[in-house]
Amino acid sequence: MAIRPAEQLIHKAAWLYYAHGLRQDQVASQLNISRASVAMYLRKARETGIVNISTSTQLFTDDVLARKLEDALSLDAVWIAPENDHIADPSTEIAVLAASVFLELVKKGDRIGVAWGRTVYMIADVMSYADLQDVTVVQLCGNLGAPYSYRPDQCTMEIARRLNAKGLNFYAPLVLSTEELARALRAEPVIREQLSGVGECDLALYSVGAVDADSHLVKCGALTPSEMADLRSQGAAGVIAGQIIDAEGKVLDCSYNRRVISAELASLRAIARRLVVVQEDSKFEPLLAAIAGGLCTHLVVGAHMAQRLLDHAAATTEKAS
Amino acid sequence: MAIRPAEQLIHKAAWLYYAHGLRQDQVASQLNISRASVAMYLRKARETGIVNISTSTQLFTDDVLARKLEDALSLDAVWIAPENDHIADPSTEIAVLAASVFLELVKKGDRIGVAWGRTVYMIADVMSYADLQDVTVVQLCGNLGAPYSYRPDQCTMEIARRLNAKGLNFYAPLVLSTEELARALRAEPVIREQLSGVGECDLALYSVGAVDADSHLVKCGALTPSEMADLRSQGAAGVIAGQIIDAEGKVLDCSYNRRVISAELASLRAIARRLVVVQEDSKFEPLLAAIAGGLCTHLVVGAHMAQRLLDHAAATTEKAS
DNA sequence: TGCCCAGTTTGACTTTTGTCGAGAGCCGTG
DNA sequence: CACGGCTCTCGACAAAAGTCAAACTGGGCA
Repeated sequence: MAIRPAEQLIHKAAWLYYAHGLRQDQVASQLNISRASVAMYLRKARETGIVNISTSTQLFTDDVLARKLEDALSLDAVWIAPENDHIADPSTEIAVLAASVFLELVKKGDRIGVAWGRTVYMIADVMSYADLQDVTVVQLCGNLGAPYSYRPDQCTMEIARRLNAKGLNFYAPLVLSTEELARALRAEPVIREQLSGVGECDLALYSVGAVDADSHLVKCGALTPSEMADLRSQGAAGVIAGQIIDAEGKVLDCSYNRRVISAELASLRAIARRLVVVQEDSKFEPLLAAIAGGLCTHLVVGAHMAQRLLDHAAATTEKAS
Repeated sequence: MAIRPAEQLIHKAAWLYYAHGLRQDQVASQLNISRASVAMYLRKARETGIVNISTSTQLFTDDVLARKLEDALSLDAVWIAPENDHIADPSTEIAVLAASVFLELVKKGDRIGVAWGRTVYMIADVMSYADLQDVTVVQLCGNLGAPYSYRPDQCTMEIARRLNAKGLNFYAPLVLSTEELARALRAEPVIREQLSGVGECDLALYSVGAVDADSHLVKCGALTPSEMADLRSQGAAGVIAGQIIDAEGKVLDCSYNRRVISAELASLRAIARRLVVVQEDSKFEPLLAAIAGGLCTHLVVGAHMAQRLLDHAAATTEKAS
């Protein structure tokens, strides 16, 4: 298969069409191929990230509400997806926005940490292709053997594929049965290296999980519903990168957390840009916990959630004064 | 004039069309306007940089020749515009390529130094619009009062306009009649501040001028043809940001240079990324001088010039060994 | 108030682009 | 060497996007 010349042709066609502004038939005659082929090449060029079409996400930060939230929660940037209008599906809208924001935040040479969850996978799924060079996508937490399509390694790989980047997977279970085994595994050079490399990331992408029976941790069998309920009564407020955090965003002191293989929260906080995306309104408390714990610098949420966050912040400062 | 809502609409239309992949008629019915308006909004969105369409310039660096040149001249990156094919106009091709490369090198928050010349203006002219935030474009050298459209301030302003960036102009003449006056003007706070700010740039864009009667310096009246010939016999090899350099890329010790108001070469060398673009084959010696003087880290040239550079480099190392 | 201007918006028309099935070239294989 | 299976390519048609003159809007001004 002549893959090289094809790639070359795609590139040339894309260059003539997009950079020089020629019409498809002009490109076709330049390259001595049919116009139909040109159309096909251009589609491939878009699909492989040889050409990049991106729209500014300014609109969603320009919102007054977004500005207020940035101030109130001292975040670096907030994007708010509208929900009021006759938008077909607000959670898709959030994912599409998050994907654009993510691509805007990525720079060449970056090292990107990616966690796991339905939200992250949805973002990967709608993310457009790009041709970043020297980008590495690293997996932030161990795997779950569940048959879900949004396993940690899949999220990492899919995003790496879209960006044409190197994916650094990490094949350890997310949760082990004993604390001892987890300790031993964490001490393994392969694992330790990966985990300590997390702090060197330039950008992180994750969502936050709820502490209830619907949580992935329960669905994937890492915890039983009753264990989850127990954790909740012990102060669990949310899940970040597979770890349970309390309302202050600190790792909850519990057996489960000690059995988890994942990036430490301190490492996450060492990452300059931490993009948190939340789709479900029900994740209000978990998100508050993540923000309290300084695990979020950039936030993408729906309008409704944004309003709740702002109301909460206002109420808190009022009480304090 | 309702400029805000219009901008908002353009943004929304662009978002629905490019990010969500809706068709124009679907966008039109979502926004309750006619499809024709949508088409118009989308054009505006492209023109103002709300949407960005960029094609990877990989193809032009992937060339073996480009790699060899990078090694031979120890440059960070080289792009070579093909000239062999039935390309309409090689110099336009170089300008289009340079504009793409330039946009690829710019990052948010950058401070960009721009010099002046026909080449730089041509690049500005074909550059697509972008919506970079926090970018500042600064003028690297004083002005010439000539009626050319590619005056230093025009080059700066045009590029700033295209990027939606802040343009920092600098209203001093490029050349003064006495050395004394030049010294005095350079000591002026406004000027001194600007000149010392050059070293803080992250990216510079310039071409290199030839030392002959066709030079802009002659055409704009800064030097007479005979003065130019004199300088040439004194060792002048090229012109960078309005200053005459010798074959080693050092400022030539001459009255003219002492009368010029421009960024010092040392400041230029302090800029991390220095993009030099050369269109004319006749500028071989000036370009060699600029490279020798370390004034170039990123280079865009035509295929013919690239070959000459490589041949020259090979001959030089051969002689040396 | 009424008029005019500059900038929008629209419907109708033209041009450009996307797509699909048919056909052509190109292997490895039986 | 003929045979599927494969991808790539093309022509023709359908769909989508671009364009333009005419109608419309709303604000400034006599």
